[in-house]
Amino acid sequence: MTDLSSDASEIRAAAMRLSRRLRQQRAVTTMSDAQFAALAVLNYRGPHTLTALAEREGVTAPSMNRTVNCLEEDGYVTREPDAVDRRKVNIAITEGGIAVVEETVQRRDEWLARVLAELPAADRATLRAAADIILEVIER
Amino acid sequence: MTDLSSDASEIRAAAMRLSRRLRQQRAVTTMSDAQFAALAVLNYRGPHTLTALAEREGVTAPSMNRTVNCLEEDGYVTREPDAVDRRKVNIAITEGGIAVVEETVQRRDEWLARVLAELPAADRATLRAAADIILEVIER
DNA sequence: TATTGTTATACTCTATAACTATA
DNA sequence: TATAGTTATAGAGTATAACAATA
Repeated sequence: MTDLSSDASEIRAAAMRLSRRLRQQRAVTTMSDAQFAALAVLNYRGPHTLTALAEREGVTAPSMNRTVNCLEEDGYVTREPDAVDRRKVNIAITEGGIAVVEETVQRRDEWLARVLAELPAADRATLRAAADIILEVIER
Repeated sequence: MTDLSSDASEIRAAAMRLSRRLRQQRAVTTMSDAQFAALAVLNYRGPHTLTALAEREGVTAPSMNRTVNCLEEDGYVTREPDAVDRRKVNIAITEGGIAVVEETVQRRDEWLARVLAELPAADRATLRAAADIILEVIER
């Protein structure tokens, strides 16, 4: 039996250390976290306008514009003017971008899967259950 | 019953999203993640030389040097020449730096505690158990 | 007028290469 | 010669302010 703040402290430390280790596993090591994060959004959530992408990532539009410029130069995304509202630009992931996301996710999951394989089944079940709870609580 | 790679994928997503939300909670909002991370190391692990600090954070010495410069300018750390090996410089956290770390940690824990308070006790127990498992597996 | 995207400018984080001081 | 720290330089992420095009 523990109190809320003790739980929070330990859960915070665990989440931040694990995610740090996971972030170190990246497919294209020349790609930054910001670029990969934006690419992943386009991969899993489909095309976005610049403003929508910036809002989802919690950065300003000029900042996201630069990130998208880099991704476009490297051939990972395309810009298409919106047919209806010509102020808008639809940013979409390319085949090359999809490949990078899939390879990176696979690499991260392979590392974690190796760690999980060393654990008792009951511990794996606990981690999986915890992940389900977190994903339900953190909407976004 | 799920397979290892499915577990890994879900656990990865949960850890990265939660830590992302936690990182947004910072006492001094003008302080970057890199600065806070270095400050936290000095707080929890004591003084470090520049090279040791750079290695622990996984960045180059020149990169850490800049980060330390910023922290020093803001009064959060001090540089002291090593008494024995005069090539070395011992970097230590100040009272002001300790206050920032403690306030940030407290802020992050308060945010998470509010989230936890909304959950059934069984879910909280699951999260706590998962955190224990992760902290045991990730030595760092 | 308001919105969308972009450019201009400035500061931080990152790296590699090169330099200084010390061991 | 090797190591610790630093400076020089350059590329990328971040922001705010200002601008053009469109609604």
